[in-house]
Amino acid sequence: MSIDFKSTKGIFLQIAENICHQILEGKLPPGERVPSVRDLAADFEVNRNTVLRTYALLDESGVFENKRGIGFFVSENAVEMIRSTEKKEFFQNDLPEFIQKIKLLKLNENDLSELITVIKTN
Amino acid sequence: MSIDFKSTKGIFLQIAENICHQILEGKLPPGERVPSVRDLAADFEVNRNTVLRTYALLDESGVFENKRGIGFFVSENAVEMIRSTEKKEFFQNDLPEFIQKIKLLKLNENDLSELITVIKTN
Amino acid sequence: MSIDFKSTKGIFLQIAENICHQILEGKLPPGERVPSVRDLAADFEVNRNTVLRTYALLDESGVFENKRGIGFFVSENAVEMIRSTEKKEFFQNDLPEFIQKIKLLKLNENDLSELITVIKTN
Amino acid sequence: MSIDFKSTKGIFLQIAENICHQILEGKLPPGERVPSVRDLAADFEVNRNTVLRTYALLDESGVFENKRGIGFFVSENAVEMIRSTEKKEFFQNDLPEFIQKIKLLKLNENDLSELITVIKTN
DNA sequence: GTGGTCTAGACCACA
DNA sequence: GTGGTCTAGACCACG
Repeated sequence: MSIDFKSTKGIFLQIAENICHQILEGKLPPGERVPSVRDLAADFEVNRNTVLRTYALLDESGVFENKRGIGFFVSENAVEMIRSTEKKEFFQNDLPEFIQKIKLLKLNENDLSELITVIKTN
Repeated sequence: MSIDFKSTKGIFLQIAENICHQILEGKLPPGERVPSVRDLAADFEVNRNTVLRTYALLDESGVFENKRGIGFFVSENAVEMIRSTEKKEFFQNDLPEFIQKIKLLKLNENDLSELITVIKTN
Repeated sequence: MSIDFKSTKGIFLQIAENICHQILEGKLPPGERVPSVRDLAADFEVNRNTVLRTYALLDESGVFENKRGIGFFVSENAVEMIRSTEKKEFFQNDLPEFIQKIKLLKLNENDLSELITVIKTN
Repeated sequence: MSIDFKSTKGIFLQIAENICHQILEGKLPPGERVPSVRDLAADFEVNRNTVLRTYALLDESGVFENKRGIGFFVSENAVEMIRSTEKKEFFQNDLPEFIQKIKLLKLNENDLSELITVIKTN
């Protein structure tokens, strides 16, 4: 997974999502040390400060833990932290927006039932 | 519907949506002259340049028509244009994104059925 | 009130404290616009990014509100936000540390009662 | 007492405090040889350089004595040194800071009396 | 080696 | 004009 430098979404956020996905997929197990800021910056061909910002974000959101002078580690309950955060965002932001769009579109019965089928089968 | 100055969504876009919804609801019928930039800016407590940008956007996308020296008017086929545009965007962009989010969240049965109930009842 | 560039405490934190004190003293009333990032940076003879970091911090802690393209404003409940935050920090961090120090010092009765007198009269 | 790797306080300082407390409690009596850097580092699961830095600090401040080629020993007057140093620091730095914080917080009567109760009962 | 802060300067979208 | 992001490079304390 690589970075889209043209996206409107900040690079540091893309990296954060990237890392969170890796944690959810088990590629970065809880307790494991993550690459140093400098190394990951080199990997992504990105500035050190950008990665640092990502790490600081994940640190204060409880996904990472920071051991002084050693580095960042995936916190033990990282998976739950990510899941709960994403779930909250989904039900508070994404779902309401989605529903409002549906309302404004005034979809007919057919469209609506088709839509639900699509959601169910995915 | 008012404007959220804290949102990440541009204010000129929020105003555009607002106007489109008014057109769809018949408050701004096709052919009608649109409020002046100055008035609308005062209504929304917003900079005139911001409204100007909204009008330029709607003009460019065919929702408005600019009669030189007179002002902006709602184009005759504005309703269809908005509807078709929104529908296309919805099924091409919003829905796929929404479904991917659901996938990534790995919602359980309960969450999913609740989600569908919410969609149906709205 | 000026900045101590030699302090171990980050400059952006010193600026944050400075602003919070101004709010508590009523010099920056709720609803008022704060100086632009650029202006305050010039005032403190500090880099723009440093002030930006301060403002972002105060924004996400609810002391500031950010109106797009216009600037930062003191939020309506800024005073309570600051007070509650400081109080929480005091009782959770400072007070326990202080008590532990007293314990380890094994102060005698005289010292302790004198200490309390000092606290009371201040 | 264990080490908080997330604290902003340097680990070598935390270890120094730990050792001083052991001396005050008599677990490390004056004249006794101090554990080897290697052993202590293993105990605390910490880098040897970190312990080395702690020992250097305690040596410099007179709590330890370094017998060349043998190792570090708790100095004969270590207890008094620690006590006097800590007492001086407490009344010159910690207490004034603590009082200033209370002033800035503008605690009400309830909070203040609760605070004093907590101090007394500890 | 690690993270943390700061600077100077560029570029962007938005009002 | 506003804030927001990113870069490059410096300096620091800590392990």
